[in-house]
Amino acid sequence: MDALHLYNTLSGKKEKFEAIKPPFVGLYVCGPTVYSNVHLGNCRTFISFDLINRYLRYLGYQVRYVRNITDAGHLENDAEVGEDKISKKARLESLEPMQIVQTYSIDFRDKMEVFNTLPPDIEPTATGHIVEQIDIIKDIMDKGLAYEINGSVYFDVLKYSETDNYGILSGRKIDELLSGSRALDGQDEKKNAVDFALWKKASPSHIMRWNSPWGEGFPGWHLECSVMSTKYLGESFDIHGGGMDLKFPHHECEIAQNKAANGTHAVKYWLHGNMLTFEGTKMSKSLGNSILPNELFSGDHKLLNKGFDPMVVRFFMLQAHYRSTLDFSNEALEASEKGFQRLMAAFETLHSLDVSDTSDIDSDSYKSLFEGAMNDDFNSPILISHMFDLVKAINSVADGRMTINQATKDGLTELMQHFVVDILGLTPSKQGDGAALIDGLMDVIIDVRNRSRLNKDWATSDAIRDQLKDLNIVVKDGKDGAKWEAQ
RNA sequence: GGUCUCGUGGCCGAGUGGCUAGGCAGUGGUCUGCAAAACCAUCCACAGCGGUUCGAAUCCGCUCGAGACCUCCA
Repeated sequence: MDALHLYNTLSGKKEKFEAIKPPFVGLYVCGPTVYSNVHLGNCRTFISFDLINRYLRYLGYQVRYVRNITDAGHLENDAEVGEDKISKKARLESLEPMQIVQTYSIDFRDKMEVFNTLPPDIEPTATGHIVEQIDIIKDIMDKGLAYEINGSVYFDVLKYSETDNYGILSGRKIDELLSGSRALDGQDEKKNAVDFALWKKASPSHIMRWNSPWGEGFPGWHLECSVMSTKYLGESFDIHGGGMDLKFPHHECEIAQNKAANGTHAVKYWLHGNMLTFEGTKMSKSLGNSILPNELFSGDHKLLNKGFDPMVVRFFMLQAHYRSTLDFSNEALEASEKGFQRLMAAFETLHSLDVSDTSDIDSDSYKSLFEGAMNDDFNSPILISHMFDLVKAINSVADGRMTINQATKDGLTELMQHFVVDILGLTPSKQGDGAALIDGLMDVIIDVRNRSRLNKDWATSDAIRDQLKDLNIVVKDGKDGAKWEAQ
């Protein structure tokens, strides 16, 4: 494709991308609820949108990337007996809620950096926008689309549906929602089961609470994204993304809130990333099949044979299309690891190729293949497959079976820099700080020393021991052989 | 139960109505003191049954199977 097309969940089709106000692009992505460590499935979504953000920038767009942090307002159970996710965790650990928020926000940002995702331009928090949320609630109430009961405010979905289409994004039908809802648990104060909370009254024991015109309480989950996206990107912006599991009800509610408050459907293109699965099932904390990034890096998890470099994990994820589910397994990771190393090795090889006057390779054709793949709804797997064709060509030149001229070499170097580093966000593995590598190196050193001792080559064995000592590594000879220890 | 998505070779994973992605593994080579690595070449597919078509993995129907959402979730 010669122009960027993307799959819009709203229309269910691939559409040509046309920015509302080029060269600017507003990109909003639903971020995490920071009540626990991000797991790998969470990371996948943000890596997917990192790819999208990076490619938009490569195309020359000036992107304003906004990704929120949900630090309040997330109802845990049924609304009636609901408790805020953050405050629940806080009470369990006797911590201040914002302490929880801080701990897991740091973890989140740290993992995003390790996976080499570009930070968002704005990272707003729900608690930082309570005032704006109250304002929009008042606005929606003024328009007659929300009602207050017992200090809580609910969005009137049926009323809204008289003039608008609740379900426009997810394809839900109000009737089906009403009949299918499990309306019995704790039969609540809402007029209809499909109504959702804009503001919840805080029970006496609830520790996260703010003053409002309706008494002390806390905002509903869907509201923050409506508020923060329009605040920072305007009442109409280009792209809104998030995980597939947020499509309903979260994004559906967002649309309704925006439409109710501003009269506009704020978002032009809705993009949804698919789930990371494990043995075919969605990875999620509640199912107990989630893996944390650190566990994957170190290999310290019962389901893992070994650890993997973050860049390998990123590459693994980019080998699948963002709208497809991706199944996680040791085997798949190991395959990606080998492929990643081969790709990066060829990238290195490219720099040192001898040039000729003639060239069997044409960099422009690769460029159009690469761009064509990405233009087709960010198809990174296809992009990578073309890259491996190029890998083959590079190796053939290195092998003397093909030739390349200086201009082509320069063109390919720039092309690979753009697509491997800038767009896919892949950097060479940093194996130097890996404990596994150190262990391996030490084994080699100890082995060499043992052999010199067997040969009674004491000069060598003592030199090794002394030099290690200088590095604060102590070698201890015992009956069962030598051991070492870092001081 | 309702809505929707998907079922591709040993594994992961793209895909267009006809021209057979890619990675890993396997196999055969090159290289190498040996081995490994690296590199080159190559085998294996489209859940099942019908239908549409000159032709379908790609369109339609059914069967079987898997998953997602309908409650918090990236």
